[in-house]
Amino acid sequence: MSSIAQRPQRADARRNREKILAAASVAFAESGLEAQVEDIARRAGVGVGTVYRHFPTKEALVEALAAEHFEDLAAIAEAALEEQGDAWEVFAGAVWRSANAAAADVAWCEIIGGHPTAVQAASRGRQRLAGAMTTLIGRAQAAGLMRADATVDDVRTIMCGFGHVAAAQRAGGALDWERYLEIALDGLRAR
Amino acid sequence: MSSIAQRPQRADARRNREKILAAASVAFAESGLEAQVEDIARRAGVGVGTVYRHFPTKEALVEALAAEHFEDLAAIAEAALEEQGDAWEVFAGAVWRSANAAAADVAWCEIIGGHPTAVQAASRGRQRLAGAMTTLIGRAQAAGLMRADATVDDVRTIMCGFGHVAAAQRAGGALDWERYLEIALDGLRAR
DNA sequence: CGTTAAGATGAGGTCCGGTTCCGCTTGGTG
DNA sequence: CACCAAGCGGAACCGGACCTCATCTTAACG
Repeated sequence: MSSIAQRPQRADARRNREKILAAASVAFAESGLEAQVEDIARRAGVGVGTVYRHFPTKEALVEALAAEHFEDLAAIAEAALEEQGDAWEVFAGAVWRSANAAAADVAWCEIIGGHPTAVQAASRGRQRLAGAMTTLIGRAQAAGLMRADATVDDVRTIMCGFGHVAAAQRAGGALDWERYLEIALDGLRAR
Repeated sequence: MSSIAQRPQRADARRNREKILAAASVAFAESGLEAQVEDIARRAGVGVGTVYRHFPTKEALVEALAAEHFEDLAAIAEAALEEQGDAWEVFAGAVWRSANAAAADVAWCEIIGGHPTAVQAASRGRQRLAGAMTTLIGRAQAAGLMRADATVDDVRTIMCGFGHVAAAQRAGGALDWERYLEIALDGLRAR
C-alpha cells in the first residue's frame, strides 16, 4: 500500500506548476474569478492541457489561491496579536491591513465576499484567522473599547460587505471601500 | 412623421407582457438575475419567442424589474418624509423597511448590491430615492443624531454591502443581514 | 364571416468557456 | 546513447444559455 515512493516530480513540471499559480494569481486579481482558464494558460506560457494536469479543475485552482489568501490574512491577524498598545487600535489596524491587502485584487475581494467555491476550501487558514481575530476582539472588549456583543461573525459579515463594495468600486461604481470600513468599524466600537 | 397612431396593442399581447413580468419577478426573486429566460417563459406559460417579442433582450427584462424595485424603494423613502418624530428613527426606519422588502428577493439584493446591468438603468427611481434620502439624512444631522459627514453615498455604500450579505446569507453562508444593518447603521449615528 | 397583420411558438443556430484526449516532446535514468 | 514514462500542447468536444426565424395562430375590424 505504502509503496507510493514513485519517481519525484519532474523539474519542468514543478516549474510549470509555479508559473500557472502565478499567472492565475495575476489573472484573477485583474479579472476576478471568472478569468478564463485559457487566459491563465497563455499568461503562464503553457497549454490548457498543462493547467489541467496540475489542477483537475478550475475550481481547484481557485481553491488553491483562496487558501493562500486566507493564510495571508491569518498572518496579518496573528502578527497583530504581538502588538502592544490600545487594543481597539490593534484590532482595527489588523482589519485595515487585511482590507488594503485585498482591495487591489478582484478575486480576493470576491473570495472575502463569500464566493461559494472559496467558502468551502481554505479551512485551515480561515480557522487560524478566526482564532486570532477572536483574541483581538476579546482584548478590545475587555478594554471596554468594543461593543460587548461583537463576535468574529460580525467581523466576517463586515468583511463580506467590504469585499463586494471594493469589487463594485473597481467595477466603476462610485463607491469607496475605505469610507465603508470607517463606518462599519465605527459600528463595532463601544459607545 | 407623427402618424405613429397604429392600431393599439392586442389584448392578449398586453396580458402576456404582464404574465412575463410577473413570472420574471418570481424567477429572479428565487434564483437571482442568472435565472434563465426559458424558465421565465415556462412560468409565464409562453414560449421563449414571446418573451423576446416583449423584451428585446434578457437585460431589458432585468432593467424593467430593477426600475420597478427602485421605484418601490423611492416610495418607502418618500413615505418616511411625512413621518413625525425622532429624525434618526425615521431615517433608520426607512432603511430597515427597504432592507426587509429586498431581503427575500435574491435579484433585488443583487441589484441593490450594484449589479452592473441594474446600475445603468432605473435612473428615475434612483433619483427619487436619492432625493428623499438626502432630506432624511439632512434632518437627522440637523437634530444632531447622525454623524455630520454622512452622505447619501454612504447609505448607498452600506446598502451595497447589505445586498451582498443578504444574498450570501440566502446562499447558505452563516451570515445575518439584520445584524449587519444594526452595526452599519450604528456606524452612521452621531457619537 | 373573411381577411389581415400582429402575435406566438419552439426547434435550432451560435457563441462561449470548461474539460478531454491523443499524438508529440523531453527530463531522467541505466 | 537509448529508452520510457511523465509531461505537454491545443484542436476538438460538450453542455449550457441567449437569441432568431420560418411557420402557425388568433384578435380585431369591416
